[in-house]
Amino acid sequence: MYAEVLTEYSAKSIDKEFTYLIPSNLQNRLKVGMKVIVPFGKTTINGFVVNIKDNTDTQNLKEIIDIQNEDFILNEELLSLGKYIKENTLCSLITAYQCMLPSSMKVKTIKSNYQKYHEYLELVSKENTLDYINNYPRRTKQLELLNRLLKSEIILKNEYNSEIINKLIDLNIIKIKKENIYRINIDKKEESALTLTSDQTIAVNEVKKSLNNHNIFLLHGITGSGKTEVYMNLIEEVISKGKEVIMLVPEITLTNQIVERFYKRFSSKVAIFHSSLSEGEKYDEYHKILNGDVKIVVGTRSAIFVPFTNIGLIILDEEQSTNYKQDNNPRYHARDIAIQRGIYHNCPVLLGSATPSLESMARALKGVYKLLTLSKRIGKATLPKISIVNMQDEYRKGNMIISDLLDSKIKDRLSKKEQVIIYLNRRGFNTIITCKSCGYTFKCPHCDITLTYHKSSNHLRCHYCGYTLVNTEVCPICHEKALTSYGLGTEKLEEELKERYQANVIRMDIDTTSRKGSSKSLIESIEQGKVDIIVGTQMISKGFDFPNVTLVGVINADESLNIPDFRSGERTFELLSQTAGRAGRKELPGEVIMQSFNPDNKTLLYVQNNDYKSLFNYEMNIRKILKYPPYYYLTILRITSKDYNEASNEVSKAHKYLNNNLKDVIILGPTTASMFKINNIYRFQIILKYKDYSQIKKSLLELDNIYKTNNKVNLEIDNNPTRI
DNA sequence: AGCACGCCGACT
DNA sequence: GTCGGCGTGCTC
Repeated sequence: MYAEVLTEYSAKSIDKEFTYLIPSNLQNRLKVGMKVIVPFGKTTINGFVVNIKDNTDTQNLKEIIDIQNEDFILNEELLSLGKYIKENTLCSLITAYQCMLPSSMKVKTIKSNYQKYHEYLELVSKENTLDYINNYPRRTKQLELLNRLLKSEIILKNEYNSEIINKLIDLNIIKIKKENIYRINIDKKEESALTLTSDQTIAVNEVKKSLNNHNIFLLHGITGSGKTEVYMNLIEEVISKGKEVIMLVPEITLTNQIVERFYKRFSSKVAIFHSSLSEGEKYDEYHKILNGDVKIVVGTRSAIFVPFTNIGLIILDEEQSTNYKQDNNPRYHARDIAIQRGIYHNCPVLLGSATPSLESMARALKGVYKLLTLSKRIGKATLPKISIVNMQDEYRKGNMIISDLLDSKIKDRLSKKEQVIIYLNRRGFNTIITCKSCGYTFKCPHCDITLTYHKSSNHLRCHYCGYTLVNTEVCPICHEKALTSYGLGTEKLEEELKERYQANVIRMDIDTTSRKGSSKSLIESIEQGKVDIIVGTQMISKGFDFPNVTLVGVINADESLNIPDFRSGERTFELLSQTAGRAGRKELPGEVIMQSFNPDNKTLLYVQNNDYKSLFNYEMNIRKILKYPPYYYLTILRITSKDYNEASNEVSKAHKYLNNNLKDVIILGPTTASMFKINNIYRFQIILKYKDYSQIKKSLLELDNIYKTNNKVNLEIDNNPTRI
């Protein structure tokens, strides 16, 4: 018997199976999907068994050394899912498998023990203990311990010092019992189901009708319309039938409120997965699933791979979020994986959003997905009134940051003790620092980008590679003391608001929320009413649910429209609608002020009127004319190198190759990528537009093969990119 | 990915 | 004369 093994090395050049002899002692135990230890070259490494067969052509085979971990195998579903990922993202197979697993579960040679346990003390036998107590009545500390054990008290090893314990162990009076524990334990708190609105009931019933079929539903529900309650209602139904649910959220740190609701409703049946868990916590949550201790997983993108074996429903909340697409290898989209798993388990996939992606809405309108709509806010809540302020007029009045209208509204809310959110999608204090004397502008030496001034740390920082420079007052070129700075960031906005209103202002951006638990404590202070004004970047635009927020101000509402990407209109609509949706979520009515230099822009007007439909039609028309998704598929090929000339030459060669080999494909480029240089790496790209992936796949694979062995340049292939 | 083999420059 | 630079090729 022979086993084909995929090694832990993810290098493209060894992306193939190696055949090994199965030694007789493993013949019966070894199964496909197991982790094994094999000799490889001069060393010993780990790998996955991907196939077992009776004969082979390969000569001079080595034997498998051992099974690495018998209690975990990659099951048949995940094995085939890996192949799907390889086919559709053009990554190596091992990369596909490794991305499904938390780091502690991946195949790799370095391993440490992640299992956490309690160590309890236990008597070896009651009789011996009683004898011992009679024989040594003066060993008081020991007697106290033993008497407690005789009374069946539970005693942890670390309650007593090790000298006493070791002595009793040596005498064979007590022993230590290990019990596995989970790091995250949820106290059971009960919260019962809410009464559904008629819209919600219709949506719930539609999905319930097809719980035993694979259908894809698009739940289009405006902000505050109660999508989460629909999810929870369905989840209750599914788990009552003994099946399992995966629910994905775009980023869990900011969707903490959702997780809390899930814990309250489903308590210990829920496991969570996201990047800010420690490796040990991830290990435990994964084992809760393997051990069958949970029925529901709430998590970010990679949670789509959890090893449930009887899935009854998969939910993607905020399905349009670009966080669902991984932006390094393998570049998979969680929505595609969800659909694959939905087909395998013959269960529905529910995509929810206030602002669905054009792709999903187009499919829903074609009948490929089933469309469900929630058009009203829950209870007495109504959609906020949105006003657009022309900042060109305000500039003439001397209002550089806050317009008169926003100013008066902020003052009004502060006097009523209501809360205000001010949204600005730019971190830092100033975004451009230049020298008035010689015209020098501070740029990152490694990237093609200007440095941002961060006042709190007094640094200039590159937001791409993290390069930092201590702030200076003197121009590094002409040595004049003539530096000025422009460009408004959240840090400056925070300072301005504090000075202007003497209010409690907090700022939420990567800089203030990256420490573990920091966003949680900021959110708590908002909930407790300790905060008047919240300043933040796009991280505050989603999932925030604070009943006392009645005003949202948007600074530079048109900023993201200027990004040269065909999706910038769609993105801007999503971002602004979501942000506006933070206002007036309960009884208190909400209001939104959007400040813009382009107040007549169509996208802003659609946001103002909450008119997704018009936005959809307007954007679809553009996409059709310009041959963009969802009318055409896109693939972006990026050639990168530390050497400008190498990258430039190779991208021309690649272009020539594609030109000669592809038919019915629109080839754009080669051009420099939108960020031409990042971290000293030069980036060129070619864009393909096409109708049928199967026709271009072969050429892409061949091209990929050519560059496998080229270590001067790197080729990235990104199918269905989220940005170009 | 790691490791060995292999062929050309500056050194005890 | 050798030590060592990293280019190339192989690993069941």
